[in-house]
Amino acid sequence: MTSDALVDALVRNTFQVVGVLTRIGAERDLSLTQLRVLGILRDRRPRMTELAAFLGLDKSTLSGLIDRAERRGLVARGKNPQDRRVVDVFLTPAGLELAEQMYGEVRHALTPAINRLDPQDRDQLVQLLHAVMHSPG
Amino acid sequence: MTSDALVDALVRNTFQVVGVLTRIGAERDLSLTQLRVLGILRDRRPRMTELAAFLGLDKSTLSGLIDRAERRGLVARGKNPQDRRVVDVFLTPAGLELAEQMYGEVRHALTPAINRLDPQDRDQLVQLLHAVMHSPG
DNA sequence: CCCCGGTAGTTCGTAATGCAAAGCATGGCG
DNA sequence: CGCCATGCTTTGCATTACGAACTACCGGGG
Repeated sequence: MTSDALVDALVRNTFQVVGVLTRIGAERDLSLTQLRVLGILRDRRPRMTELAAFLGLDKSTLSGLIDRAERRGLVARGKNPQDRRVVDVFLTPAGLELAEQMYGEVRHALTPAINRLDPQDRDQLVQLLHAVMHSPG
Repeated sequence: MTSDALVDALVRNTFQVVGVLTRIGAERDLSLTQLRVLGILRDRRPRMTELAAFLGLDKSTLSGLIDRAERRGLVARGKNPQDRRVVDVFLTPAGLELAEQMYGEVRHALTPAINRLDPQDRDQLVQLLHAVMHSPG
């Protein structure tokens, strides 16, 4: 069955990339989740609940996560004047710099793999991944 | 830059699939790592150290992981007659059944995504993923 | 205006994950 | 036999994650 081979390939690819991300995070003492938080916050300023939903985590998990990142000066909590219950989260300058830096490393780590494809195959792969991914179920 | 788009797509794809796997594992009280262990052991009988290396985890982490899986009757430890220091790990029948069952669910969960591609695009995607993945660095 | 249910986050208790360092048993070499 | 290397386990610690209980705030109805 073709779709079995595709499922296998997707799962293998997933753990491969997870390995790269985990390693790069670990070099900065960041878990996969923390790294993902930084990645998400690069271009967003969500409230706690939104971020939790995005990550698929419980609100209570996020409190601790943001606590630790805040203690390290990577993110900050902001009060929302419209509704004083909500807490907005955003990157500090240090957090933004770290995020960009790690993104560069991810890019660097994946470059040898990517270079195995010629440019038109890269475009093709981007297209196929977009087709497969968007709104999964 | 095309490769930026590809890096983004690979990372997004990764977290998407991780989400699916995590959810399916959680329904059976299995972490992503435990699920991965079951997946790996479907067609292998490695020693502890091999499995740890495969997962990118410390040996000591694996002891606990296998302890818990063994307590639940999913895996077993076997003695290696050639070298009595070595511990081989393998699935019990229950573990194998669970692994196959979850693989089916993963397949099922990814089917709507996969069906968004026509068969020739699926083959193409499998080929591209294989090209990108194999021996990454 | 005040009460009241609902929403946003935090706190607390617990289990699992992961690492590093130390320990135990076995293997293999001189 | 002595000794070091290897394979795994144990122990101590921080992080991750969940659920339940708690606090603070919002908005509507009486």
